[in-house]
Amino acid sequence: MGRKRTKSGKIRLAEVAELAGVSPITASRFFRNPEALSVAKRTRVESAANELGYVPNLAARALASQRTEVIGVLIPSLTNNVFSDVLRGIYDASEGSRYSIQLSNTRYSILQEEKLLRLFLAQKPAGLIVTGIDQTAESRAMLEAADCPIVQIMEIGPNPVDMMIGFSHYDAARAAIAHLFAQGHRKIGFVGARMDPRVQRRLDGYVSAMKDAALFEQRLVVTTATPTSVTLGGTLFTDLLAREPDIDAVFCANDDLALGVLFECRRREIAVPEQIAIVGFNDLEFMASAVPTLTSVRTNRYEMGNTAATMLIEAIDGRRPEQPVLDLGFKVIERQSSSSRRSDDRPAASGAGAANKMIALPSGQD
Amino acid sequence: MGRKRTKSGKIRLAEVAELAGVSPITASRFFRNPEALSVAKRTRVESAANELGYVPNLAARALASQRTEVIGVLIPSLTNNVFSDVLRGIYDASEGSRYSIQLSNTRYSILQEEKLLRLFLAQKPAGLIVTGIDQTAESRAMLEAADCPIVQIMEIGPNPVDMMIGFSHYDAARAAIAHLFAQGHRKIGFVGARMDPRVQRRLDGYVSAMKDAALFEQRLVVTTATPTSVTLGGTLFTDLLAREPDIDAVFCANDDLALGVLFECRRREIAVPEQIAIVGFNDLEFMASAVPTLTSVRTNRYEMGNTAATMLIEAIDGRRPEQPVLDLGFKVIERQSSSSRRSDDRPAASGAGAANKMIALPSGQD
DNA sequence: GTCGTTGCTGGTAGCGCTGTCAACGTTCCT
DNA sequence: AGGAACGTTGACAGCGCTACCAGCAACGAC
Repeated sequence: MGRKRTKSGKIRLAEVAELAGVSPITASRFFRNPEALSVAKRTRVESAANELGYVPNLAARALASQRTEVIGVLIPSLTNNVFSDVLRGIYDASEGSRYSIQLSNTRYSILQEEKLLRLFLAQKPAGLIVTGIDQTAESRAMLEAADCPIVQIMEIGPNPVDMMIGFSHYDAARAAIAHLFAQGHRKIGFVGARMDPRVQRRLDGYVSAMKDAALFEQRLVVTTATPTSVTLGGTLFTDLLAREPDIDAVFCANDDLALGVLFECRRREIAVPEQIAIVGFNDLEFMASAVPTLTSVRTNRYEMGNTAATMLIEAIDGRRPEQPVLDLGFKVIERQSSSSRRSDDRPAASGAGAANKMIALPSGQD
Repeated sequence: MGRKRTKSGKIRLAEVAELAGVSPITASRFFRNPEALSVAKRTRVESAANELGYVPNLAARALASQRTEVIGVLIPSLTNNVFSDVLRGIYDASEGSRYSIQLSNTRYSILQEEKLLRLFLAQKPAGLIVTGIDQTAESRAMLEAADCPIVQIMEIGPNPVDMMIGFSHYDAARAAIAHLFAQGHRKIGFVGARMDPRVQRRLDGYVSAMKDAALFEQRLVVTTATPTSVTLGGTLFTDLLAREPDIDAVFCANDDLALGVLFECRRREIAVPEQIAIVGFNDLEFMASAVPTLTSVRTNRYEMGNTAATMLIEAIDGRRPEQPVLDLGFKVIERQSSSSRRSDDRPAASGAGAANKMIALPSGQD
């Protein structure tokens, strides 16, 4: 006998078509391009599909159409708060669309990234989101040869592969240092961990700002390749103090480190900001709640992920954005930890960070 | 002409087979069950595949074999640190296996979970990881009808659908309260946010422990459905203090809240632990670094995700675990914030949490 | 009335892989 | 030596869907 009904009783497109009294191909069209159908058939297919509870077989669709409805996402860390915000933005944007997210963790290794990219590309994804601009030459070549839209996220730079959304970490760091200068600080240390390309560019921004003011000294910089943590912030700060006991401010490459520095100051009974000012990076939620509240550079992480995925889906559907490179900028959120004129009224008992003074800057101008 | 080579120049299994001098089906077997091949053919196919850079077409494989190599993961949050650790464990375990992870965010909604479950199941996943034990009746029925292995994670309870891995949040909370009792605390407040089922069970554990000691009062409990944050910890603690100014300890349903409480104490110049002790939950990294270091209940999140995925893959491959329900337990990590006999030597300047006293308990005994 | 043009529909032929089963050669047993 | 048992291999026929192109009706232009 032919294939009247599959053994598992699964509803196929053919069953839907039969019930609707149309050919399978017409039923197929209903799901891909309903406008191409006459209104009569459209409603017939729709009700037939609902009645039977039809669910399309994605594997068959992918095989027949030679493309998948998968968006590949390559990020360097699953643990880092920064990426969980970006991810949430991506997932939120993908919801409701017909695309699904395939996530992979490069663990900050561009070799691993290259390997994963090769895997992804082999499955002909509908689109790709990759982190940063520091791919291997091989990865770069694969990306350029890929026949799907691609968004690079987290930072902006020259020569986008396709689309790009992020901000200038260099400018953001310079803005943070400029803020510290404005508060009268001069001997400003830098504390950084992991030292991935983006942290490196924050360091570059710090160095250039310090050099501009003729204040740079290599001894002010303490970094490590170790992954970041709050505890590490304390450790690195301890190293920094041992080298340069008379610093008057610390710029931390991220907020975890900043929190660690704050705790270490407390442990050592160093007054913040009176003796040492602290500035973090990313503006995680807790920064506004710490005592003293901690200055940080706010980055639009959720928006970055969300916009990247939205742009990508638009591009996949043939509507390329007018503006392929998007600078989401940053804001220096000035709080107590770096305020020279500390408010004389005691901090309110709750509702920390009552009135954050903001220094907003689109990257590219500082 | 036949199909000598596909237009895109893609390498198909047929090409590999041709180069290796075997039939396509033999080449296919090489990738699925190499042991079934003679050593000679095995090496021939292997080198042919390498030479051509063959990458299998997953869609075709899924269509022909009627099953996918996708593991569906349903978690309630992408942002919560707790889940990022679990996720990392899952992704790490999936790497190297031939299964890929398909992640979806239920946003703490069991209705959303039901919807996503329906979507997943329609694609015949190889396995499923779901969070918790509080599915809708409909979800439960779907899970039980699913013909793939399933692991419930994050907690353990009666009637597993299939496999289960987690710990007793109820027992963990009781252990935390027992610890506070042992330190001489009596008037212990509870602060909780989001109040998802697991937080609710921590509250239940707290209530039962307090009732056992005839110390329970409803006024000691402050909760909200709002998602958790450090700032919220301060707010809820403020509410608690307003109601019960003479509490001597706070048990926080998670570490973010605990940090918020700590900051609020600092703002109010309440000495921790002398005036008020603080205990958190999950033992995130920063707890050991805070000043004072913060007591917490350590949970094995990475291990939970990692073991769940490992067990699942084993089960998919036909090797069901001898023990389908796994209790990963917890440990009360006693630190300064709840220590009645505070160490008289000043805390070391760095390396916080030098010697954490641990109270380890497999859940189920307290 | 005839001829294009447009809009909608259907037939045919796979997409690349694997399940099933038959067939082959080899080894081992009696 | 004969036969069973095993290990290995290949032919065939789809999996459920869609690309491609042909066909057909309806309509307007001349």
